[in-house]
Amino acid sequence: MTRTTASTMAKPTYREFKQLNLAEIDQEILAFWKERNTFQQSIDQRDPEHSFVFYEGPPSANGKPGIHHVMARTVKDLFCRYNTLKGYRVERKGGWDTHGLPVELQVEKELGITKEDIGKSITVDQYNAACRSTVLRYKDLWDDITRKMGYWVDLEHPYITFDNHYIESCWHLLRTLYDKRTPAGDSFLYKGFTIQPFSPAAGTGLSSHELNLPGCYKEVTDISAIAMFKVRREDRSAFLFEDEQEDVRILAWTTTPWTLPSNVALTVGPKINYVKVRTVSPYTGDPVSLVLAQDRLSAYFDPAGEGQPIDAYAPSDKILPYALAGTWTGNDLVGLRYEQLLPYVTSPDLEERGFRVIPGDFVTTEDGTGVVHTAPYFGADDFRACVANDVPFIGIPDDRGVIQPLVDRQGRFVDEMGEFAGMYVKPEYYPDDVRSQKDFKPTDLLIALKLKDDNKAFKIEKYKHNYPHCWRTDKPVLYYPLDSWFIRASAAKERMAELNRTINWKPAHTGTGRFGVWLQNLQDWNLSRTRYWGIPLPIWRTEDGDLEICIGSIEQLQKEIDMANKVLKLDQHVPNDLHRPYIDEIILVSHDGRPMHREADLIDVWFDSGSMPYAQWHYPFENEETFRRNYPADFIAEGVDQTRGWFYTLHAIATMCFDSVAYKNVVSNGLVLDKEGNKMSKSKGNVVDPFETINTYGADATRWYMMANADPWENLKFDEAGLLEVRNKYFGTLFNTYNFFALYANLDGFVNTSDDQVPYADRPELDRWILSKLHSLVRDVRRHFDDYEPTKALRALENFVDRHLSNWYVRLARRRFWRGEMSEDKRSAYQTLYECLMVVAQLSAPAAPFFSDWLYQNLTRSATDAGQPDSVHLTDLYEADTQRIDTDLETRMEYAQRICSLALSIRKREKLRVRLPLQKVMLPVLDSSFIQQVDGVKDLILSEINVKAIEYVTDADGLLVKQAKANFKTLGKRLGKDMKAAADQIAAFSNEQINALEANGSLALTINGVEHAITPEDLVITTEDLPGWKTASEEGLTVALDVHLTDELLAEGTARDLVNRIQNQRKEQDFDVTDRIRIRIQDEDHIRSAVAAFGQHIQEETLADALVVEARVTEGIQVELSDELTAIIHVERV
RNA sequence: AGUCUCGUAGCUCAGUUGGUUAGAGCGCUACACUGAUAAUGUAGAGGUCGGCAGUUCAAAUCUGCCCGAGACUACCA
Repeated sequence: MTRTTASTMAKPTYREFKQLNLAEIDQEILAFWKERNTFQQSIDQRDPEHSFVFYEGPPSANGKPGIHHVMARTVKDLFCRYNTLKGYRVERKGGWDTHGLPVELQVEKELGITKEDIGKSITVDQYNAACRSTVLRYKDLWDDITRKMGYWVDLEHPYITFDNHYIESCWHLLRTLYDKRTPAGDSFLYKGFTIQPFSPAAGTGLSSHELNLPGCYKEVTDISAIAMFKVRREDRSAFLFEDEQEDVRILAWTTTPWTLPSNVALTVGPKINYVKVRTVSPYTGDPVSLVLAQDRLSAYFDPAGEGQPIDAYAPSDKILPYALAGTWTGNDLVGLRYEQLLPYVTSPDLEERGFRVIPGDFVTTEDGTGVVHTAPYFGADDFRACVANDVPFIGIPDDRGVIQPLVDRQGRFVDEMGEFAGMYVKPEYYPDDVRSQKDFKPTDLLIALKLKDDNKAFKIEKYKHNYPHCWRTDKPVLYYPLDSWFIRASAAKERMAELNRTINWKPAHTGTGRFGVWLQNLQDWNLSRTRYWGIPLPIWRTEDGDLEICIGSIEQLQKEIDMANKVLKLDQHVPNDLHRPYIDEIILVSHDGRPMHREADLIDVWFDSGSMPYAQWHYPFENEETFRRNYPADFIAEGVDQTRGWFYTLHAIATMCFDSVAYKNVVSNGLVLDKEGNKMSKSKGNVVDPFETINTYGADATRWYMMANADPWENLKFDEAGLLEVRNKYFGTLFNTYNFFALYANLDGFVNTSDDQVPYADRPELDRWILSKLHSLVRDVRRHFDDYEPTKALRALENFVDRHLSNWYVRLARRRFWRGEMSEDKRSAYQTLYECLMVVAQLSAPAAPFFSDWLYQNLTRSATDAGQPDSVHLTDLYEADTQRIDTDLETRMEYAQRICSLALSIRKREKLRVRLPLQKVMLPVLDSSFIQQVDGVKDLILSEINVKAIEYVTDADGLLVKQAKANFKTLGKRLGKDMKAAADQIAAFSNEQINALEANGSLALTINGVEHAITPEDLVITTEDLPGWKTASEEGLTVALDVHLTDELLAEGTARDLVNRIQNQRKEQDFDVTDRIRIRIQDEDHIRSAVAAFGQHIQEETLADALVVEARVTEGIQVELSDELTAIIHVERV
């Protein structure tokens, strides 16, 4: 045997490795990418007009990156790399989100200040400077994780939301909205007020985010009151009254009695049934008729009281006497007017249009009375209901005639509130020393007591419920009307829903469900934030608010400043920094010559990030062409928590400003939890450090695990054991397969080139099979990636590498690599395995960019066809060659695998080791194509299970015992109820009946007197075990082994055992794979017969120049050949 | 509180338009195999498919209610 060995070659073509070290591979490939500028190349080599557009949702760099960022960014990177391979130009501009509350909070914490200090102990200027310096604090850490995890994104030229250019683009969008009109002529950017959470103690409004901070909702005990609202007697209400004296009142419940003086309406559910009961007022005993929801009656009236005489009641009695006196729907009650409950403040307008019953969908009968006391300034639902029903607000008009609430911004009743004037509406707002006084009574209680005294209370009691508190002052929040600037998103909601239906959501239910429902109930977007560090609202107004201007560009600002300078005799310039406080100092002028000041608000940071498609390019002031090519996005991805965040703001701005979607495909990934399924949090100490994980297991194992373990939109229970499994199972197997290839390719001097490929048709069955599987894999993986189904794609790859490539192809083809000299068969094996490795490297590249590139480079670097790219990420994705997908062949091989598996299980059961050859295997045949199929893979089966021959057993042999089972799928539809009886009959079919059915193609079955025609398709036929044989079967396939042993078979078995033990010796003694040896074996009967018959074979297999059997081999080693047999062997190098 | 998602072996997950023995990997036990060896094969143990009811000849799969987990939205008076 002549063979070029590694030692005689100058340099092996393919690198070989001792063991897999993914972290080391990361380093090697990172250095390579850096040196060759591979990322940039992968973009530059593609045509700008053939682009796949990706938007990076900007992270905030004032916090450290966590493992969940690795998750989100793996999804992003994967599809960007995949589409790059497909030939698209995928530009990936990075970005930083720099504004917002978390930044302010962190600064305040570090400086030890609160909002109250701003403008006092610290200037806005200093405060904002502190914010600016902190927002990119962890940029280095972020850059580092980005690089280490292999996330390709352009961090050299990121967009930054605090940048003047970025702000200018946002201003342009705001101006666009300001100019845009609804059909009714309303602007899309307007000032209005809504009911918002407000903390009087802190003097500031709170965002919903602040309200969702942990611990904000606390269980508190408040005083609740059911008030009795006296119905006015007039034509409209006549139906409620039975006689002149009747006192009819509507019951309404509240947990905030302090809002009762502000009551202007009672809201009922239009479809809810209401009853009138004649009863008494519990506190006074006066007769009264009460209206409440029928469903709530039993909550307040004990049935024992029904029909009891009313005049017998005394105020201390437990049971109220009552009598039902009519039922109406809410609709019937709508329009009824009632007397104001606590008439401190009123107006002619209110008397005219207020104090009446209105309808509302939000009313339920779960608690209360089914009637909602409605105070528009102190409840969002109340406010909407009043606006919708044209009920005026109650309050005191200010200088400009705007009606102000009866509670001021400190949380106190206004002066007009009589004996309540100046009282805080919540006890917590009083100083502690006041509250701790003995006779202190909360305002709620005082109001309740007044109602009681006035005979306006039905019931007063304590009530426990959850109520939001200000996270800063720990005092209860008030819902309070606040001025705000709004984007009229509700006017575009139909169009948003329409465009949303064209977006491909992953998973789909996020788009149709969570996002779709959200769009249906869309409210206007509250843009205002009363803060310091953010994009200033570019609107200037005169003091009375009559005239205003919205600035849409620096150029326009310059012009307006010039004009103001001229008219107002000022010397102002466009500030170098568009943030507060500089922008606040700018005074513009109205066309009638009055000064205009900037509205003090900043805009919601979500507007910043939703503007990124435009602002990242400073559109429309620059880069118009770049913008056009990069809009809208083909693909974005973020966590599912962004559904109402970034996903929404992108969509809203695109719809309103451009009548377009902002993205066509969107993947929302789930949360990363710890392995128990708990949320990761610093306080629990279960946070996974992404740097540590990547250093230990490598970036690829981390990425692969996250994508393959479960769909990315499911929550991931992050478990390190899973990383280890991925490392061993996928990368380990692939590594072994490559190393195997490299070892023998180097020995044989094999180099893969495109010009001497063995023609496909000439390749052996096994090669054509794995190639068929490979091209099926290409097709499947492409389809899954195209569908944004990374998990399915990766699992297909895992299945291929593990089951097909490693455990079948390489195992069966192994001998072809190490036996003999280079031949066409051998070359075919090398080329086939090479192709598999190359394609797998490429298909894995989007998910595992490091290992894949390493594998690709090992396969190509020193032995490459000219012009081959130097990185897998610069290649063009393979197309599935459908010519090579041979489903017949795949079926054949599946037969082979299953037959082998069954045969091996018989060997195991019968304790017949695989090295012991057997005479034959028998296969019962049920259809003719079976023989043809199995014959195609006959040799593989025989060698794999070490059997000499296959014998097919057909009907004609008279050995087959068939068993029929009903095919429920075909029969069930036709037979319905008779199915069970039919199944029983079919199961009892004899061989003859089955054969008759097969011969005639039909059979009549009588069930319950009805005849049904049965065809062969209606049966599933299997064979029972062959009598007298050792058999195994599963799912219609039966295998029988001839276990009869001859001397020759035994000798051959022993010979094989000897080969194996000798090979083990070679290995233990560290012989080179090509070393020649000399063997001596101690004489025994079984040894002698084995060597006599198979000595030649043993020598060939073990590269032995000599094989001698001696009476005594003293220096030999004793080895066990089987349970009974041993041998003493000595092996030495020649 | 509402909306949505999820609940299948000890763990992580598959399970097609409903079809009769509910699968895989990991882990565990036993035995093999190995010139790829931190692998691999075979066999075994391990399931009231969250619970209850319904539709159907037939339900892990469809419907309703309930329980549990999570996310989002929430002052429902």
